[in-house]
Amino acid sequence: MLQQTKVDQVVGFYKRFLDHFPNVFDLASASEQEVLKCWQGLGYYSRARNIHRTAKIVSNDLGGVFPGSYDALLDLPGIGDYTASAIASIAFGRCNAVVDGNVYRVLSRFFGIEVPIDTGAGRKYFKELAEELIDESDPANYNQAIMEFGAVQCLPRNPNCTSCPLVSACCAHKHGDVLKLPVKEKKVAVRNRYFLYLVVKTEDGFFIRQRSSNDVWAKMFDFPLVELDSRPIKKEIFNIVSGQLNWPMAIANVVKMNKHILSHQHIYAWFAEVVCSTGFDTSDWINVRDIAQLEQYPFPRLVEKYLECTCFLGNGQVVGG
DNA sequence: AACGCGGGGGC
DNA sequence: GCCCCAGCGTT
Repeated sequence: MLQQTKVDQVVGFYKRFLDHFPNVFDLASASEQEVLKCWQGLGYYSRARNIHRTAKIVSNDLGGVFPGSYDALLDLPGIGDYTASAIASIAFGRCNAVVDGNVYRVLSRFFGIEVPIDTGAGRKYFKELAEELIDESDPANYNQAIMEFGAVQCLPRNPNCTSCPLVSACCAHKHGDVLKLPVKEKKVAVRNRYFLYLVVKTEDGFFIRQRSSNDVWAKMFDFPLVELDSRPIKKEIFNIVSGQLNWPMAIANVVKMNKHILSHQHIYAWFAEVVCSTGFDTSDWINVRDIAQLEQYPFPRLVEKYLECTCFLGNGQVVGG
């Protein structure tokens, strides 16, 4: 959970997750959908699928016993260099140095290192430096201390240099380079996407569907969707919707959501609430007849926000046509 | 090596 | 509204 995510954002999810899956066998025997549901809202959902796969391996192949070495941990799904080092050192007392975003920041500033951190050579450089620096007598505390120092003192944009115990020895501070470090080479490419959701309502409820596994929010659930090449105008929305649905229908409402921002995509979303009176072929659609059913399906935050702001649900029953 | 994958916070 | 935060798997 702590991969790419701050502690404050994680704690609530962590407690709920352990509440739901108290041990590795409970996690292993749960369904993937159940695990995703517990992860709902935390983001980077491949982490949920990976920890589920790892639980199955530990439970079924390793007799429920976690590996304690860096190499064995590295073989598990979702566990890379950072996580293998963190578990090996913190949980098993092994001497493996962690290099996370905090470590890159602290080391690059303290030693004034301008090697870019987002290249193979940069990662190797910092990993070797961290391995030189680690306190072999207490690797767990050394690792946690340097990460914590980056998280509370040596902050990305507002570092507390005036109260820093290391300021007199800090290379970056000496040269006025604190905010320039660490150096990154690459920019994130941001893509705009335009989602026109069809919220199809009948006397018998409405429909959701599961997303594919090769796009954002893999295997999570949302509504039937038309993706557009550009921002639609109001008149287009009606034409697009009627082109998609060959049934007698009327657009009851179109809910325009705020821009939904992911680190790599800006999603503009419209939810066209469509009222139909007939049944139809909905092979891959799931007919939701009662909002209580929604509790079993994992939704992305965008859909959660739509469900919160809409009032087409009432009295525990779906309001149909 | 390049790319895709969420969501939150600061200003 | 703009900026920042970055581990892992896949290709």
